[in-house]
Amino acid sequence: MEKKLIQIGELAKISKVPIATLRYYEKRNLLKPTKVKDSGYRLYSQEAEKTIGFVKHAQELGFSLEEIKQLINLRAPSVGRCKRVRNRAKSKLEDVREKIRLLSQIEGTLEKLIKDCEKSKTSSNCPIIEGMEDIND
Amino acid sequence: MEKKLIQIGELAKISKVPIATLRYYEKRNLLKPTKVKDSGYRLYSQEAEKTIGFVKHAQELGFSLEEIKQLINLRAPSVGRCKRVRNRAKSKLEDVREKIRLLSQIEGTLEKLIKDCEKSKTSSNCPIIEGMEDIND
DNA sequence: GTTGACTCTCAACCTAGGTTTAGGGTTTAT
DNA sequence: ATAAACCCTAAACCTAGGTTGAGAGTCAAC
Repeated sequence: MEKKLIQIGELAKISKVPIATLRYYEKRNLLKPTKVKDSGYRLYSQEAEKTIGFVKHAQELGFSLEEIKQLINLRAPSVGRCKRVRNRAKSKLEDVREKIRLLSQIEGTLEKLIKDCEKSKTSSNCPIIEGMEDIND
Repeated sequence: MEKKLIQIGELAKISKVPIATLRYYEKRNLLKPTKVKDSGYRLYSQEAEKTIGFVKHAQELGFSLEEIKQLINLRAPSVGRCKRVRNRAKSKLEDVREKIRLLSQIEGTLEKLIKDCEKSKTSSNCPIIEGMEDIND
């Protein structure tokens, strides 16, 4: 049971996120320090780095901090009572799959674009959007 | 050859985006009207709706307007000269694949979470982030 | 017991991506 | 030729997601 707690500055360094941002995440209820000293100093477990990594990645995938908070809170909700959690998880799963679907469409279009450019170097017809027509609901 | 041009208001209605946003996209070089009357009135082809749909979807996928502009401009660059375009497309393709990889990871975690909740309804161990540990580079 | 590197709160500020407002032309139908 | 419904520009304003700064406390080392 390694339980070494670290200060905010070290967490900031290892997770490559400014200290102010960590405090901001706390205000937004995304990341709570494991412990707070009487002095007010925040102490975090190493785990915190994973949460931060998750937040950063999820942002790149177009989730808002609010959505990310909900994703995080799917874990450790009111113990037991999984039903509500399951429904929220299912709904999020839909969102995620839709994103994957859209990205796959873009992936396909980019692949085609690259191949077309490769064979006919003079091609001025690289229809990136046209290839994405069927993206829309 | 249907070439019916439409006014900004109609485009706004069919694409479900406020007029002001369309003008804003124009300023950001994401969407140019097909034609501009002497009065200053913008006229768009029906195609414009697809571009807007693409922009909106790409935003949900975490692309900035700047990145989206680049994606759009992969089409119709300096005619011929595909080499630079191809390289940019390849780079974007990497980005897209990385996003898909991350989303698939989240998808898997959510699936597992749902399954676990389904079998043991008392389970208080729904590790959404733990399951995403290996997401990080 | 003071110096230096840390930490705290609170408030002001910043950028992206819009939205709203003010003041004024244009088009169509009557 | 005038009303109703469009459209224009320019500029101020707004929200999310931070970032920066001021002023002050804390902690380890000397």
